Amino acid sequence: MKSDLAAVNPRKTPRQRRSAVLVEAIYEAGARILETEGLAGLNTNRVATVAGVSVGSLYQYFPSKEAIVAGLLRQSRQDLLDGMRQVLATSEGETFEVIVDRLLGVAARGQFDRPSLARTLEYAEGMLAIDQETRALKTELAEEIANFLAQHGIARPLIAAWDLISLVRGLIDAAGLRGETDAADVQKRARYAVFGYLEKMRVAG
Amino acid sequence: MKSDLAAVNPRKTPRQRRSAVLVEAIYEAGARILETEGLAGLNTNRVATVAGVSVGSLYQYFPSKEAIVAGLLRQSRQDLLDGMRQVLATSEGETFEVIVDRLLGVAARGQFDRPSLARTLEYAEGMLAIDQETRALKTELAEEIANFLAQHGIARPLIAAWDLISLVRGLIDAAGLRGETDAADVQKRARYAVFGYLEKMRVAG
DNA sequence: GTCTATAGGCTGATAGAC
DNA sequence: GTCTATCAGCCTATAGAC
Repeated sequence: MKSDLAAVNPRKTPRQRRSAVLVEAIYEAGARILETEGLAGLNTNRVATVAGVSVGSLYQYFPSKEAIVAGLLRQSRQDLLDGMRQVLATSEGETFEVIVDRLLGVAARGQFDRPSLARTLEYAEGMLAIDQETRALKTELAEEIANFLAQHGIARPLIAAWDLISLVRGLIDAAGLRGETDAADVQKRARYAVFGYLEKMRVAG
Repeated sequence: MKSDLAAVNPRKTPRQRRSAVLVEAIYEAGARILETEGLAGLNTNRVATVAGVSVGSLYQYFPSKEAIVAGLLRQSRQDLLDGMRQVLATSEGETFEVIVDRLLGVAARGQFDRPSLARTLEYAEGMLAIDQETRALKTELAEEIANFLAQHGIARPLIAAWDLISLVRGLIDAAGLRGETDAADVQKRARYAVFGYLEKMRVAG
């Protein structure tokens, strides 16, 4: 069962409005539980209760509890990827520094308001059977950034992309968990590390 | 039970050699399970089996499964703190750059050989009822580093210490999980980010 | 001190009523 | 489509034999 990858995806995409509301309620309930109690605290009964639906209804749209977590992870990754692509697509004529800063802003916004959720989802990937499609989003993101870095003369662009993603995530997430609220200040500090890294990576690998 | 803080510490510190071996076997079994299957895969029966002891014996030294995880977390934090303190205590006459690099080396060594374990332990802190003493080790580490940074003219030293710890952890951990094996190369890249951050923090906060 | 056996509780998932 | 009720399995922790 744990290796049955078909069982970790949402069962069906609801086209009825009522169903869409139900799925949305389940996702939000799942997110809140992950935020406050972590992966271990998430079980189908609790999700259903918090969402205000019954377990039976939940199982009509999610074949397993893993599917709820996988869906949340996919959403958050897709949002981040879309945001980054939009920045890169509308960066005609901007300087390298400005673009990097805008990318940083997208990453910071996605991570900083719900750091506990972001951290749990990230951790969940390693522990759950996540579908290939959701996993691929992570790679797509890195490649998108690597491509951008390569165009601006950064050595070993894919490695650099991975490094920057994980470094920024670590810094922002920790700040959020410590209770910092000034997103602009955190972003500024992340910028220090990012540009320091990039300057060195521009000359030598 | 979850809020019973007394239940997350090892039950007694064994002075008999046989007992010490048993406790050590349980810790190593727990570490291996956390590494391969994460927090959810760790249960007392499995730990006991892998350690080659019975559940009954396990419960003589650990009042709960959380106590095993908490013990592992404490060990890893204590090792890191000890390593850092030793570097700082033997850094007479060294340049700032050399000391930072040696600190980085200590952090890298502790994190890079078992990145999956390190990540799971870190995640576990937020989800488990960890005793105050173990939690305090994290603060002690940050303060130790902050004190060092302050002596060398870094602005907002405590914030900077937290940032550097989380940034380095994120970068090294991700590299390890991706399967990178060249620790020196990873450390070099971490150095780029760290010094870039510190240069900017030296002049303005 | 170490074991086996088991109790008691909780969870994932389903069946069947409405 | 949504619900309640329930079963079978797994887990923590303990009791009692040796």
